[in-house]
Amino acid sequence: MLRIYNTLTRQKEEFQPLEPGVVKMYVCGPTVYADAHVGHAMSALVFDIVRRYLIYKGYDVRFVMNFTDVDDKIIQRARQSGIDPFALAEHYIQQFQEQLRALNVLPATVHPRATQTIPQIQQMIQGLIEKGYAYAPGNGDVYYRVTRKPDYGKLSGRKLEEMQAGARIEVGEQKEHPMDFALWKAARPGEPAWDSPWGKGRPGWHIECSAMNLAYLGEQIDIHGGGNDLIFPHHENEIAQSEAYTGKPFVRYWMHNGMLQLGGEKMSKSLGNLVTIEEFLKEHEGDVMRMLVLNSNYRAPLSFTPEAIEAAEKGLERLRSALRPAAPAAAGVAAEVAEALKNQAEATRQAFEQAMDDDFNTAAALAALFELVRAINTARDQGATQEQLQPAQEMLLRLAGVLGLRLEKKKEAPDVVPFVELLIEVRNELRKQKLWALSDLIRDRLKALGILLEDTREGTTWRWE
RNA sequence: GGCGUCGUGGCCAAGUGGUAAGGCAAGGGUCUGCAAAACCCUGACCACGGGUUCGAAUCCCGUCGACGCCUCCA
Repeated sequence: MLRIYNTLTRQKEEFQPLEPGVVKMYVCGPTVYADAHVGHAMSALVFDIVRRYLIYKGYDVRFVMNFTDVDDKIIQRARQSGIDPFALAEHYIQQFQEQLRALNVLPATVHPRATQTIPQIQQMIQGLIEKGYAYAPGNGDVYYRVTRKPDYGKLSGRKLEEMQAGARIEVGEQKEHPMDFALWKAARPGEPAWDSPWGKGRPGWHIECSAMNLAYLGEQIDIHGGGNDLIFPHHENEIAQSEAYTGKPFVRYWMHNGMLQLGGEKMSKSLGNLVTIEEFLKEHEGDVMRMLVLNSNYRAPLSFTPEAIEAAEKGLERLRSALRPAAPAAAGVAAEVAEALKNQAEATRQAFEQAMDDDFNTAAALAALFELVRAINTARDQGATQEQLQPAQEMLLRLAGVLGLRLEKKKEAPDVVPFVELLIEVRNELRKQKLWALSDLIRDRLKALGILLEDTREGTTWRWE
């Protein structure tokens, strides 16, 4: 039984989708006006892992992740660099999607964009006005009326009376209440704009997510995810809009990931303490970032430090060590030993599921995998044959795959394999004759080419670095 | 100021009433021509102070500290 921590109720709840066997899931994507940073990667990875586990559990997962491709910052940025705002957004969307692929994040079922959802957004705004939840004061803006719904603030645990101190009204706004927020923004000259019943303008940030949910998943969804910095006001406002419009509970399980911490602070565009995904991937493979995420609780802050990255990299290599083949001359182990390894693989599967069922406890799931790694390596050391190792290795590969780890490195230059094996054969002849200098030369030169030789009692093995 | 999360070995980090998973690093050992890898062994009484309990890292109160949100933000 899967249990998920629900931000709305602040407790773990049994997961029960609206429709048996189907999960409707929406995750807030980035506003595309700059290079995405590793914090965005963390969020994408967290919900990719959630999604993969739900698939593993047998659910048909409809996964929607939006791109906010029109807003103040995009317009501002485009103006500064003299680029068309749509071209700017398109550039960063392409870049982000490429990076998600590098991180082995499954592509969303749909990647909607605000600019492609304008009719639905307008329809929703119109509906909210008709129901009295929104108003157009006549300056071209349309605002949501927060005082109309008594449960406004239920997600973030706030009350309107307590929030007013921080609220602000900008010049030109005509709000009834300081906390009212824009559903539609009147266009200023030169800005991207769409015709609407309220004049030329563009959608506010919050309404696009409500409209996309409605358009692509329906009135009610199972899981809504995002960073915990979106709880207020973004998700609070989404709930207000959607529930006011449909009259139904919007989301069953609200999931929020913790913030990635750099130097003790949240990594964010506004603070400027950034490591972009591009920079990270230049130094490390995508699975390293994933290991970093897996090793900690998704709801807690993630320490992004050189030491943690190093540990993630080594841990990944350790997982891979279990997939190395049996020694060339392995004699095999007793049937009971092989059987015990098989049982261990099964026990690992159970421990893995138990951990993941408990609100996606990936750190505990990883621990289970490491136990299996040790068992496999021990069996290999004892002389297990490839056939004897196989079942446990397959289990490891399968469960790691559920976490989105790719363990198996791509086969580099398969053409060279016979030549490497030839060199090993020759080198072993040299070793028999105790010609150590020549043997070591071959090993060193191969290492320089990225090929590691390891001499064991049962023969010499090799692998790519 | 308000709301919320958190403080576990050198680092990352599970556990949330019955005497502390896992990874990284470190030290020792096995194997080995050497190297590498793998394997084995070694380490914390859980921020601090009270309280509840037969028993608490785990529940309650307080103190200190960190972080997030309250304005755009994954």
